[in-house]
Amino acid sequence: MKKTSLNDIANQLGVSKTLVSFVLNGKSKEYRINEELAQKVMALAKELNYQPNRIAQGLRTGKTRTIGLIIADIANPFFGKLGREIEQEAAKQGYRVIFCSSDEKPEKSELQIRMLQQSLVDGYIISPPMNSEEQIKKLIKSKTPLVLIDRYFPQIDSNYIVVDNFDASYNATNHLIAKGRKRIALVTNNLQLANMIDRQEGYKKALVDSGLGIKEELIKILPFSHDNTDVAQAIKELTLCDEAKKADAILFSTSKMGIMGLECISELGLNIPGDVAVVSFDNPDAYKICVSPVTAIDHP
Amino acid sequence: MKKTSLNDIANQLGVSKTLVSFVLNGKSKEYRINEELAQKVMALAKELNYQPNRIAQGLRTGKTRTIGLIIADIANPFFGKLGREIEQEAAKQGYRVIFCSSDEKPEKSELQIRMLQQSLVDGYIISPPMNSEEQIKKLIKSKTPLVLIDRYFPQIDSNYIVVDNFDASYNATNHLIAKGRKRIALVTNNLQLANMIDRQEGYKKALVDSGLGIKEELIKILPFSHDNTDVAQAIKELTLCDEAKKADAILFSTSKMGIMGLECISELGLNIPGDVAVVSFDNPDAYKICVSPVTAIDHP
DNA sequence: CTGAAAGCGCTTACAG
DNA sequence: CTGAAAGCGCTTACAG
Repeated sequence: MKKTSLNDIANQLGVSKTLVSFVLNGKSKEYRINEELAQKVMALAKELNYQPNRIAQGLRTGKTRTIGLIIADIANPFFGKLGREIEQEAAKQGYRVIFCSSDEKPEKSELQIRMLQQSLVDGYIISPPMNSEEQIKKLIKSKTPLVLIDRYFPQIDSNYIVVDNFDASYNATNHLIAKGRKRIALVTNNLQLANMIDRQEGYKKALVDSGLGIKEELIKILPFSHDNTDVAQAIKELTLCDEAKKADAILFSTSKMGIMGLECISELGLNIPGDVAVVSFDNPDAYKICVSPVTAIDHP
Repeated sequence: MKKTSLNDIANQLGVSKTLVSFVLNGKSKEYRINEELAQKVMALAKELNYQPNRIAQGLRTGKTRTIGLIIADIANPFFGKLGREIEQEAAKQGYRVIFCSSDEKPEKSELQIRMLQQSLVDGYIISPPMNSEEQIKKLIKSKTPLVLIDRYFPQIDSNYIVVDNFDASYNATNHLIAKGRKRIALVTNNLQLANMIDRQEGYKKALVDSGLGIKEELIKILPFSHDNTDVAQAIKELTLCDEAKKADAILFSTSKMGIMGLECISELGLNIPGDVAVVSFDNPDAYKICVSPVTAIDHP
């Protein structure tokens, strides 16, 4: 019950595997293969349930029709959706995708890049963690197609796809302002990623433009973490205090923080949006203020 | 700037690639390679940043150190977490994983299985959609290692990993009963999957055992869908009716339905758990009544 | 202790 | 129109 190979077909038909290869790759016309012969080859291939060995193909051609995806965490619904779209589009083009979660750790992404290089992926889609500039630069030098997603390094010249974080954040903040909110807080993390910074800047710009002004006590910059104690603490500071210093709206810069935040808010028995309005970036199950733009990525 | 191969190293050192291969695969001892020579090989390999070509290796050995994962939808947080764990464990063992979302469609999973076969994956982890029994049987016949996850087919003899859905559901229902709930509803989907059925049965058993009895009007079996209209409808039926017929608790059989349900409930302005208690299966951001058991899956 | 050689399953010039 | 042959980069009996 071995898998059938090109050779098996060639032998059984008494022709060369060259010919079989041509036929099965749809080059019958190009090489003017005898119509009848071609039919026979196709028939037998079907009968034997021939499946080309992609590994052998890959070795020979240097193309594996595989793309490597490195994101922060596939368990994060934002990246889950992203991964889904990428996988789907890739499948449509006949590509496979190997998923890697870097957990925002540059050590991890470095290993993963190496692993993907060994696997001879045809291209990369990467949401780079902080401090991975060097890895990315190296990768670009290696000439393998690469697109950065959701993040980018301003100082590196590469393809990238991001939402306009500045704009999205600016708009979201303005939205809250338009609703009459006066004390709009920002809860974000301390990752020095261009997209996070843009989100922060958009928020500030909206406050300044509207004349509300930036209030430092309303900006909570928390260490990146999987754990919600910091968020809980921040929420308490923003809501359990003098009436005059309370936040009446909170903008979360990531869906993860948004989810944690919502939990905390409801634990505190606060009403949304009565006590405090909430807007979060890329929250998959609630507001969607920004939609991830995923497009056809990569065909050689 | 080509990638360096075994041959490059061998040539530069004036030795055979056989020897280089032995050294680099840690078989120096086994073949009693000259210690000094071995050192030189290793040094040069490092200097040239040698990366073994896994594709060539794969072709030669028939092992790709790759596993194929087919799940319903990677964007679903439950599967996201699962995928994450699998990826992580696989990486630890030096394996790559190719992700596929079948979207519960057997046509899709069939294509995906074929694709993975062509890629010569070493093993499969599959959460099979309905009506994919045949595909699974075929796969088992092909002798490639396979483990079913989250679902299984009672009539097929295979490895599988599932939570004890019956038990989990039974316990969850009892939990609600213990809290004094009398009219506990079940919102589930119509997928004829063993795990869904088990969840339903567990629920019923608990009701019967406690003497509350099964009330058909409290069981809502909805068509599987990405869309929340059916759930919304069901919620309304369960909550907006005569006091005597209202549900005072709802058990959702999937986290997706649970999330939709929570949205609907809050839209209706109902209070949880005041008006209605809610328990949901594998809800990643709220109650966790069952934890997915993921263990080391597969080393050859 | 080390090397020459075969072969994994393909593709693709080259020749006729 | 079709086939013999080389080669992708590795591993692994086999020989010495």
